[in-house]
Amino acid sequence: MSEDINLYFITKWKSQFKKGLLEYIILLLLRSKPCYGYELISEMNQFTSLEIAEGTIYPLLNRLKKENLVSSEWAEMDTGIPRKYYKLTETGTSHLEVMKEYVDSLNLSITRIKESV
Amino acid sequence: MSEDINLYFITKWKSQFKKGLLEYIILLLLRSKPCYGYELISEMNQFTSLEIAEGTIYPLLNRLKKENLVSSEWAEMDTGIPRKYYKLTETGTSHLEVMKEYVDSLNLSITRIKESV
DNA sequence: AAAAAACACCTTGTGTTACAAGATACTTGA
DNA sequence: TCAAGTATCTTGTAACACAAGGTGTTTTTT
Repeated sequence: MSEDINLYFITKWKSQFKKGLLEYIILLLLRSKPCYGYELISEMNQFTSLEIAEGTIYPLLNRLKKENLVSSEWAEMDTGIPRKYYKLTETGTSHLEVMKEYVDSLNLSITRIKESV
Repeated sequence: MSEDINLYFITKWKSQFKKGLLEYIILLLLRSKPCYGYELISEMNQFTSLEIAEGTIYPLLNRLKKENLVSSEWAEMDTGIPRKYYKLTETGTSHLEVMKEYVDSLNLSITRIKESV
């Protein structure tokens, strides 16, 4: 309960912790419906305690697209700025399945460690 | 169920996924008892599906020490090579608590996303 | 007794990623 | 009119996991 928390350390750690995790969560979000980048940022804020910067999401989506896990399509809006919608490909779905198993098994391990104390 | 999994992608992702996570798990492991580096590697292999390289753990432990989350002490063995034992400090304990809350809340969020599909 | 494997520590260089900070451009509301 | 919101993108930086290398000791195998 001491209050000597090094916020700089925590901030740095949180940033590191997101690496890989964001990729997983984005794919999970896209499983339910196609989304555009800006939308994913607000979904993220709504569903999780995670914040994701714009400078993070757009390169991330490009990586996923280059790896063929998602596909994208421009959507002209009646009004407003055009949106680039991303959706999960079949490849993305099967990769997500592998990732899900990995995450689930890790969660089990961590639970076991926490209980072993 | 397709078998067109890009193992290179998965390997890369797993490596990224460990960032921050390893720090958390190491602190979790040290909560139960002091450990030396080489021991933590085998505990990791035993308790989790994670592999942690030597080139990862030693710099990691040094970072934790520099941040004052752990302290270290050389232990001369009756037989065998001297070991450097690490143990959680009070600062480490309170930081671990903050990290635990973050991880737990993220887990809840992910569960919610998975269920919302 | 010699060789190999395991124990136990460490460092350097590389690749990947999150993010701050910036840019662009359209739309809405004060 | 002018700020704030929507929506995209890029560049440069800091941090970390890991391969690959190193040192030296102890134990096991041949």
